Amino acid sequence: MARAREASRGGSAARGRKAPRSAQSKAERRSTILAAARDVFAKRGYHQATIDDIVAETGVARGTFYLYFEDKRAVFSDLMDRFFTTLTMAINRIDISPSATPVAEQARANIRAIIGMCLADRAMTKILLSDAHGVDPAFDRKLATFYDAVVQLLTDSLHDGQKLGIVADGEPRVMAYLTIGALKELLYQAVTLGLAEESAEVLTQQIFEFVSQGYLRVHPREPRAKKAR
Amino acid sequence: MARAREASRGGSAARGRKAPRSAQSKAERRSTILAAARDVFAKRGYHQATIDDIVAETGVARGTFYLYFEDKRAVFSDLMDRFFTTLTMAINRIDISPSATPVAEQARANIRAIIGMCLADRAMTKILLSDAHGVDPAFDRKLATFYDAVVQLLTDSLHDGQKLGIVADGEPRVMAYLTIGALKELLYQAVTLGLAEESAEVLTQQIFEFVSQGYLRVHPREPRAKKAR
DNA sequence: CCGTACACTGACGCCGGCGTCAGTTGGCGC
DNA sequence: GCGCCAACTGACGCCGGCGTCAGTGTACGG
Repeated sequence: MARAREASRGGSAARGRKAPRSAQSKAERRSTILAAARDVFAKRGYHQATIDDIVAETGVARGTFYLYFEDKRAVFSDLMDRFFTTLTMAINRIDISPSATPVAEQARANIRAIIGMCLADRAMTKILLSDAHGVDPAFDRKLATFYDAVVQLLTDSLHDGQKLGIVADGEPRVMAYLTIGALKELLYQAVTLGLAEESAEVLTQQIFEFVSQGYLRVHPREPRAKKAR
Repeated sequence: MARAREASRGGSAARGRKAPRSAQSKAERRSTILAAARDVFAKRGYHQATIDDIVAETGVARGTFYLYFEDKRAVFSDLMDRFFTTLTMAINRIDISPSATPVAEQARANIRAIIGMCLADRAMTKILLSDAHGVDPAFDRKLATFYDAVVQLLTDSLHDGQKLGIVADGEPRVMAYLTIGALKELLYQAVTLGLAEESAEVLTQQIFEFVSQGYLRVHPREPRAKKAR
């Protein structure tokens, strides 16, 4: 008999991450696999990663993986969908009604929120910014849709801003591309170089200053020379 | 130009040189394959592309490919190396001696040159900006080295600019990331959306204005009264 | 204490894409 | 015209990674 007591749940699970029989509910096991997959993708990149890598990282057998996911593509897609949702929820459409918080404050809050989410989940951020493109044609479309939505939102806001006179003249869509591009690169470097989470505030400030004033201080162009430092 | 093949065979110098058997010299055939590979990579993406795709596009047999290249990785690397060189040559280090062309002029010329090169070879630009990352660990390193060099060059220039008082205070490296990121995104969109080559001038102007003044025109510089960092 | 069901396992067979190499072609020197 | 050899060809065998499925063992109801 001497059957291991149910205490094995937490205690003797010390033996690796070997899956205790009913220790994990189906949902929990699924999450475990997702987390392992995330780490593998972040470490090796989508194309270099194999199912074997993922199951090894999870600590289950190959067959188990297929009880929870269709294939590598599917885990990846699931991970990215969650991250898209997280990011989307972090962004609030700018409210331009006079009674609302100052527009600049709202814009800054959005930047801050995005940076915060990305620094909080570096693995996903790295995957999004360096591996998500070129996974396969279907996923590429999904990715493009996500970016388009973000760009469109920003473009609309910039357009509104122009009407209010707080955004310079110019093609709003181009400004949106420039902004998103700058943000992506900064985030990628921040995550890759392993910046501390506390840097979020500083980074936000840097980006905000950049879109506010740029950095080149050579013939001030005149009209807005008011603050040329 | 058919007779212009030399050195293809190292040994038998005694033998009279022969003209290429077909219409193409070895060098020309190599170029043909490179061009075909470039188109395939641009259309399908590196990972989706197969050797069979490339030889089909070239119009030669599978074996022929291996007379000119080691493997897919090698063609890709060759293509990218050439493009790196092209881009590198388009950039001139900023000369800050008083007698030189105005710094702003030089900066603008660099931006203009990069945009020009990229619009002139959209296929390579698309590959660089969307497929180059995650090809394999070795190539990733090469790519990182290239970007680091560009970022370093820009960082140095910004640092010089700060000393001259024509670049705002702040971390130059961060400014460099923001700038490169903005440029990359703009180029990617320009190439993907198929902007005409004539747009180069306009795009240059947009980027230049962006780094000069940003676009947000809301309280000029008063640091927000609230909790600063 | 037994029987069943269900989560889990991992060896196995399959397949797409790779790199090779024995064979073919055709230009060129003689 | 003849022979030679570099250039080219494409069928073939190999392999890494995939998805499956017959088998294992444990929890739990009877």
